[in-house]
Amino acid sequence: MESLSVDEQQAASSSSTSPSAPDTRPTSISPQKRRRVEDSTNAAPHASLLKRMGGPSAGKAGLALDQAEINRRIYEASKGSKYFENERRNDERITRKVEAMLARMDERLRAVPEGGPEWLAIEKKADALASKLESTRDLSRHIVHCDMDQFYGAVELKRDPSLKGKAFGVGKGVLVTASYEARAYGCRSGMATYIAEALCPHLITVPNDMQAYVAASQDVMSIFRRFDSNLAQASLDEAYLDVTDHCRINGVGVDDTIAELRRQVREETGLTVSVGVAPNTMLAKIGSDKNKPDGQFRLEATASDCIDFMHALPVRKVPGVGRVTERILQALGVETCGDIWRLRVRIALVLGDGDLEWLLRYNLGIASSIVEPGKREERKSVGREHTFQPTNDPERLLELLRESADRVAEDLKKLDFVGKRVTLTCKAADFQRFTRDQTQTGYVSQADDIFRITRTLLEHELKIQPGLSLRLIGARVSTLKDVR
DNA sequence: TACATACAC
DNA sequence: TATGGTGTATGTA
Repeated sequence: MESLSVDEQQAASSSSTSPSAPDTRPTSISPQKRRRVEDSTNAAPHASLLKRMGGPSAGKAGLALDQAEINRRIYEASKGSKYFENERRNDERITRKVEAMLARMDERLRAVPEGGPEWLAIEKKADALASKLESTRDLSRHIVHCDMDQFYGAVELKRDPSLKGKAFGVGKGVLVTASYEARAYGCRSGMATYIAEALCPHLITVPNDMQAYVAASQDVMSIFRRFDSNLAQASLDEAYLDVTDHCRINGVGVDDTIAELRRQVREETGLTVSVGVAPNTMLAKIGSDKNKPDGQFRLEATASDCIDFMHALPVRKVPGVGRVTERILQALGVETCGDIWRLRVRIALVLGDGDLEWLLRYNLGIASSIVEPGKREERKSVGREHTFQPTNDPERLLELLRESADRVAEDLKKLDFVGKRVTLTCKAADFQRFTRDQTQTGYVSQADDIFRITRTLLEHELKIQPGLSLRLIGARVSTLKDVR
């Protein structure tokens, strides 16, 4: 199909918006509606906190049990802890931010009445921006996102087949992954182990073994490289590939190519991978989730398929949209990527042109089609941090800082980098984080230098906040120079 | 430049 | 009893 012009999309959008469906109407906010928005905002702290306590990954995936019930149980199990109090503070801060934004929206909407000349001018500008974005759309590549299925868990299953079919999690204080059986109970990566056990009393936990995951990752990546030697590894268990050339050279269709890739991974490693194929990295990444686990999904390479694919997609599913952005967009009335088009003038008014641009990209399904490995020279920083039993003993804190400084120096040496900026990272016993940094006149890389600088920063903090108790400390070096 | 926040995995 | 570590990008003053 020909690429859909923005005007055509606009027409499609307004025709699908029935005037008798008030909830989907574009919108000046009537007094009644306004009150409803405020009420839901005032009611929000509790609701949003409940949801927040579900953890950052709870919103990304669907669930077997009722998520509201799970959130309630997490909330009950967490209540009263220092971590919980910190989450509550953060949630309140975001609530205030959203309220301020809604007030700004009210003000702007009064100043720029819907359908007035100024409104229409903004609409015209937004449409021009969409046309410009549309003209950059690249449909010529088969971009692939490979995502290993419950990767750490799958490696553990290989080691101990008796875990098969059981609810288990990997990790000590915090789960780094949960088996599909455990996920059905609401257990998630990033969740405190004791919360996961409260949700799933028969949960089995196994310690994590990074060495094994790195080794398994190397095996899998070397199989991926047969299909694109220039792949971009995104993490231990994810990679982007451009298989356009591979398909052309071998005269094989892309679906068969991906089926073959998956077969090789399964046969050679015993692990399964889910794959998305699309014209760009964003669509491929979203696609790899569609037929998970052990499945593949391909999006047709036409503009209208890309736009249709995004239309009903909740914005939260877009990579880069997390819990906070989700709340901001929700307050504006944006739940799905399709809503972005309908609300583009409001978005421009309240969030500005910069934010409108990336949101229009989501709406249109436009993103980069370039896949290349991360380059050494793009490295920005090297750091180490660790958590311990909270203490306010200065001697002990300096000891712990020394460990971080030593490890950073070790890594810098291994990687052949030196850096100009040295950062001290702290997390207080109440979970509030802060950083202090100092740019040096020359480059540093030695443990003694990193320790001396961060130590001065820490001692200063201890002086101005007497009795400060910390639960985490770390050091980081940035503004790097490659000395390889 | 210094610091905080948001996000991914 | 009890909630991780590493890195990037971006906004603000």
